[in-house]
Amino acid sequence: MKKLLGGLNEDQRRAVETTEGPLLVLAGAGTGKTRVITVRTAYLLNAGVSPESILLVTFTNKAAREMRERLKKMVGKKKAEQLTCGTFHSFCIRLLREHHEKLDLPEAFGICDGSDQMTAIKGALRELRIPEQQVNPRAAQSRISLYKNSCVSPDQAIDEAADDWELAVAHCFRKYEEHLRRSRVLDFDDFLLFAMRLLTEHEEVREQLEERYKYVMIDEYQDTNGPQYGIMHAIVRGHRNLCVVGDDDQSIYGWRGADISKILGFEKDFPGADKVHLGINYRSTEEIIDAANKVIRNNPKRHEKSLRSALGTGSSIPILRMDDETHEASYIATEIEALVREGSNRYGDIAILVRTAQQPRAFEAELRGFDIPYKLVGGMSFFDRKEVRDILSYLRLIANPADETSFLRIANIPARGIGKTTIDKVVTAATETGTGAFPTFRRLVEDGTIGGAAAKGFVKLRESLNVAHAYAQQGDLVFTVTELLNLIEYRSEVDRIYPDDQTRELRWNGVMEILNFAENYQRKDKKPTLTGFLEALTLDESDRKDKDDGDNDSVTLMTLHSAKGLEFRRVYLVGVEEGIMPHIRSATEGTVDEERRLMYVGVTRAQHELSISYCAARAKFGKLVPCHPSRFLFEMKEKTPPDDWMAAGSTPPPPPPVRKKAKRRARRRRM
DNA sequence: TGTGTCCGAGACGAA
DNA sequence: CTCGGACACA
Repeated sequence: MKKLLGGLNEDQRRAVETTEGPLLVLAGAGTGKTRVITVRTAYLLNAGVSPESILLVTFTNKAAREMRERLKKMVGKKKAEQLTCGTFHSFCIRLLREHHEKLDLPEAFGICDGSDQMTAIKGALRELRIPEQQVNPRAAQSRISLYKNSCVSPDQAIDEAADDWELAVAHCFRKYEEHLRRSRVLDFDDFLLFAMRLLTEHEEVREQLEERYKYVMIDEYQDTNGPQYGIMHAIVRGHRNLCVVGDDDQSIYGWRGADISKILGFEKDFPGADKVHLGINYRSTEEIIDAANKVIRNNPKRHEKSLRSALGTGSSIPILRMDDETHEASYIATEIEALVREGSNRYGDIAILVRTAQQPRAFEAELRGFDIPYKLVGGMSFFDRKEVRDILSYLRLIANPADETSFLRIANIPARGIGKTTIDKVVTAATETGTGAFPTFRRLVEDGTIGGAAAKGFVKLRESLNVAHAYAQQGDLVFTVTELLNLIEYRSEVDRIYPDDQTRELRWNGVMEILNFAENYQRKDKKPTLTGFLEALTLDESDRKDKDDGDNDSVTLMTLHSAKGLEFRRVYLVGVEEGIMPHIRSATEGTVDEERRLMYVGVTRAQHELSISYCAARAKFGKLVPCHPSRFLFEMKEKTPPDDWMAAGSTPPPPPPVRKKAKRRARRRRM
């Protein structure tokens, strides 16, 4: 026990030792949050709590894995493997698979991922004859998700629609839901909603969980949304042994329904809760912490607190004005090249953090130009690649014959002469009769409405997939995938579509990569199933990342959102301009505070050196337009922006808030 | 029906 | 500029 607590500061220790009753741990960036959670878990175990009684909820699967690894070292493999540790989503899925019959769900329900959602929404809009320029599918998707997370039903949404746009989206919502249910799939929001329903409608299940999980811990509590809160609350409301850990200043998922008021109001939700504030930052120099504090204190609604650095002074933070994004990228690439050449940094020490998904473009070009190894985190996922989605759609259809999105997608893959017209006929007929797309397809072929050998052949192919299903049942996934590839002659399809040798190989590699995943999964999982395999791929972003993730020495290029929780010796925070950070949309949506938190997250990723830059102009839609330094930079320097700062015509932004500094203090103290 | 070209809209984040 | 959709053609 002694040993466990050794090395913890007073606050950390208090958080670990407060095991009974509700506890709020406010853990600023870099204050040893993960350490506290793992030690607290180990502490509970050492005190005799059974590992089965502990529920540990993390924000990502990666975090869950790492947590478990750490615990293995502290309490042994056995115990670490017995505790329940995962994201809300994976926890809920497990629950739903176990209790599927209570909710009238098939056991092997499929998962509708983001891109399937988009397909489904576009389909719904088309059925409703709503042109996409009237309702942007993307906007519809996010609104629908918002409805779902606030437990608004389609009918309610229709009733309460305030204008035409909302009405259109609400109808789209209804169609979308019908589509999901018909396809027997759940989207990400559904996991939570169905789990919530399970707990409300089946008291015995709720009691069973409450009985089992006597100690519950939630990490990244600031990112918890309504349904997640409901689920958690249902489990702990009896014993109230709940420990939530988070930082309201790092709440950056409001757009995804995360509800920052939950962490702000924790003490109201759980009267008598203990509160521990971890305020000592072990990650960054004083300059960096100081900058972070100065920015974040401009947010009105937050737990009052500020960070102190345990590291002492370091170097000052340059704020650099660049001509445009190309200049910014080449400047930074040059600097990185020099730093590494002279030995002050390794590539792996360095991260370039961006706000938006298109910013990396310029950097990729320059980094490549300088032969600097880099890895781009986020961006187009492996699973957005056409060939990968093709195969996956087939696999989903094999696992879940009702999956309409997948069925419609593969109907003409490889191209077999089943075009838009045919599909439209099928969809219309299917909607009218309320039958599934494939039965409808078969019926239309049989009664001659759709003719042709192509259609007949496809019916046959579709039926032979049932055979594949049988293999899959036996758990031989590699065999299933291989057979599938043969059956649909996918290799020749790839050869046909990509005449260029290089792309062809690239594409085929994507296909082979799925085989690798399957092989891996099959080897690691005790009871491999196709459904489980697809679930693992869809749910766990980090599983898909190339294995080179860890140790190879390269510069990290990523968005601020994916940087949360990480740290780097040297960080370049780029494109810090009005309209980018804060993002243009935040003004109309009233989310500038969240943008500020994003800035705060970015600044606090840096351990020793932080360099901030903004551009005087930037190419937008192929045209160069002037930009202005972000208000956050003024806040950081405690200056007021000049009156003409954003004035329309004042082309090149007025004063760079400040330039590099000359007075450099003893760089010694930071070890 | 598949393929190619033109056109207009766009623009953040991800389990 | 860069994508996806619409449209025209073979």
